[in-house]
Amino acid sequence: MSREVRVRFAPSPTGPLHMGGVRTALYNYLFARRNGGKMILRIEDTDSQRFVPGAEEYIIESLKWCGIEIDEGVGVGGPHAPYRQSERKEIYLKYAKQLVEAGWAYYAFDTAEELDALRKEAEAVGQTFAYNYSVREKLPTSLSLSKEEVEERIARGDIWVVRFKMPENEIVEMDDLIRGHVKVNTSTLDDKVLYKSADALPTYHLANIVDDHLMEISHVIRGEEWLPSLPLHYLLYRAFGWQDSQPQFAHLPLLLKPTGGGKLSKRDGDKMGFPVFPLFWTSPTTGETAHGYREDGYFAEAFVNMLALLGWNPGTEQELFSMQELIDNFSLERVSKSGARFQPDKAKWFNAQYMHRKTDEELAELFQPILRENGVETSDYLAGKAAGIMKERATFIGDLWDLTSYFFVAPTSYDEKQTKKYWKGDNPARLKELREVLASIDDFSKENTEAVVGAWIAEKEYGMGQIMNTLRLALVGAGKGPGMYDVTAFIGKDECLKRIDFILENLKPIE
RNA sequence: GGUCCAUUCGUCUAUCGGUUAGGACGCAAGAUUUUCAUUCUUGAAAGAGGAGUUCGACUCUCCUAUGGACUACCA
Repeated sequence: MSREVRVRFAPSPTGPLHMGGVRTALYNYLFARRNGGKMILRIEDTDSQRFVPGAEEYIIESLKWCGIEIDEGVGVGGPHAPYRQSERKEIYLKYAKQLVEAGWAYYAFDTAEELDALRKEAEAVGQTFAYNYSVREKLPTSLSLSKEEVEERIARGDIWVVRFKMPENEIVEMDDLIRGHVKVNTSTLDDKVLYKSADALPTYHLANIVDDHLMEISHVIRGEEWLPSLPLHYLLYRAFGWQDSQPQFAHLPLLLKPTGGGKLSKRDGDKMGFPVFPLFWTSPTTGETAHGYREDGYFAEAFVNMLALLGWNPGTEQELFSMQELIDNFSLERVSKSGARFQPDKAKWFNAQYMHRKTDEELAELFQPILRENGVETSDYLAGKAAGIMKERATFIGDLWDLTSYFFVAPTSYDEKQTKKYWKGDNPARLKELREVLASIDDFSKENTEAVVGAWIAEKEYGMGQIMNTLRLALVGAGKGPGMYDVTAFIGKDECLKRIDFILENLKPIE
């Protein structure tokens, strides 16, 4: 029997949530839902320096847009509240002290400046300074100073930190749900800061372990950048005596740049013209803005589908998944181990697939605001119908206006190429004939018009291409669009005749 | 530099010792077509290199190379 699955997404509110972060949240969510567990949102704001106003709201809104539901945490509350680490700050000192008393940690009084100097010194002779077993007893720490002096310094208000006392030359053996068995020698690790007196706040490592334990987290699913600190976290669980209830770990591969080396960054999006954030963002400090998938016209379902398959696959050839299908199929075993290059083209392809699957009703709702922007007032029925006819050619809702404008607005100018090709010779005269044919039709349905006009063309032995393209010029104004009878049926008899009359009167034939 | 992780078509990936190494994006060609598209068909395109283990390795082991992450009183 295993305990209840409880996972957490624990971002830091230092800016807009990156799409890699969204994927981490998504995998956590899918895992929780798949296993009937809980999804927790914890905000890790233990770095007062890097806090960015609005970032937390951005994170919550992003998850909401993606359909990632939070069961417990910031914004929804729960039995382990508060879920914002800055509001939990009193609880961490106790745990830091517990570690010192047990001999797993110690006080250190070095200043940031002193440490910088030591690093520079080491660098000068081609070495790397490591705060570990080799120096901790030589530096001003509770390991080198007398008990009285330590107490006096603390009482006096000296700045101190608590550091983990990393054991020397011990092999830590770890298991990762994605990577398998990993071993590390502790001598290669350093004494990480766990708690800072300067702001009375823990660092990530302490807060993370304490909160995961207190919140009864069963699985930690996070980015690969955390793998190097996994030994520390293992040791921390051991130091607290919590190893029996320690969560299982899964480290996700990173999202890489479309081209070149390194992980995906904001700059790549700016440079190559794709969003790296789910939502539009304006920096409250610099005023800088960043594109968002939502504002750029992507459907949340398409974005989520694309993200899910970037580093995970179900082992079948299915590519389109609803959230529920993702939940039904998800497993950590099928997450790949290597980083995945993000491909903007594939994101567009996913969006187009979702576009093609939208019903006329859904399209109408999305399209109406754009129609209104362009000064078109029409029924939902017609908006949806026009969009439905053309959706196969669209990737974004925003493409629809260009694709359908002639359904709503008569052309006033004519595409040059199409004019040169068809507005010459007999064509204007034939269009005049066609006008009379159309005028005689009562049932202007697509099928009937096609039958009548087709018969007329056959009888007169006119060229189909010449007639239809001339008509297209008159009705659409360009050499594009769906089948002509889609257009005639949509705009109706009166409008057809009006447009034909207009071109006959206003466009001079090419000699 | 050190530590850890990774490595199948250009990209995302399937394969869990025996396959003509499959699919998708993108690309190219062809077909369809009243235009532009769509759609359909087809094609080019891959196991980083070297040693092992084995009757047999893309698959297991080791080495090398390459890529990535980490190396803060940031997360």
